[in-house]
Amino acid sequence: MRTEPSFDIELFFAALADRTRLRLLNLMGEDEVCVCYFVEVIGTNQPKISRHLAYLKKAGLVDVRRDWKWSHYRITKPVNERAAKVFREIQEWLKHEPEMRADKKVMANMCCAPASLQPVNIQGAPKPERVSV
Amino acid sequence: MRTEPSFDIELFFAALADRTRLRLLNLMGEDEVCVCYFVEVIGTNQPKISRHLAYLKKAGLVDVRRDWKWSHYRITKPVNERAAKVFREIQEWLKHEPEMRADKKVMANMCCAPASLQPVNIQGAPKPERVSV
DNA sequence: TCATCAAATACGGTTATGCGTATTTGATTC
DNA sequence: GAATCAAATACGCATAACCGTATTTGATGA
Repeated sequence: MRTEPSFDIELFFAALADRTRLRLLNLMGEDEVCVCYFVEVIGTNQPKISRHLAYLKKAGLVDVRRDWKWSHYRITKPVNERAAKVFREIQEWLKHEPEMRADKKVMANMCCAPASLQPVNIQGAPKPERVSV
Repeated sequence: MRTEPSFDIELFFAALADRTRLRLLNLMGEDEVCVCYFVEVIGTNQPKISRHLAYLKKAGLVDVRRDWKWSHYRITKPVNERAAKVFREIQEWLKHEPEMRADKKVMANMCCAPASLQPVNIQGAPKPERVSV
């Protein structure tokens, strides 16, 4: 027999009910992104980003990989099959929102800029692999 | 040119981040449902239901029609096209959750029972048109 | 061992959410 | 006009969310 793994629906939607977290999810897209990029693109302090990422993690939407000084976050498929389908649709939706597109563009520009023009905090930091806008 | 009507994404997800509200949405399904049924099926006090319905209304997910003593709520398609698509998927998702199915069954039984066996507060109240489980 | 650095957590304060109880609204009927 | 009845709102309280600032963590290299 097939049993759905347990999944907190309320927590899932609560995780999506915040603009900063939506922006973080959108910035990740299919990629792994370093925390320091989030801080620069969202344009806020580092603890705020860290807290929101922790929230997303608690809700089972992202995973983290630590590598030397840096933490890299990426989206994970929700364990619940129907939640996963809904989540994919939400990602598509976000991609088309103006603010989200603008964020992607800012991150792409930041990545591709020469180090001398990059914010101090991302100089030397590992870049996201794909930076498509 | 085509412009998307304004839509509060955060409010949309916040409205979904509560079990009572999810249960209300599921009970409505495609139908119009009287408030007094919600009170009985959810099994709580009337003001609580009323407040949650008001929240859903504020988020643009339901509309209300007043008829004599009774208020009837029904789901409305979100004005944002992508939100509407996501929302349809969510409705499908809910239909398959055990608690949601149980609620539907309780409501169906309540509707079809002889008046003498119905809770006092729904005796004489207008029934939902379709009570499919 | 000590300094460094990105990321995480602690702290304190403000605002929002959810709840039960009590009251008000508003349309109807006697 | 007073009573009725479903639904909505007001009130007071407890808890959770979010924020900025300050501090701690934990791995690294001097």
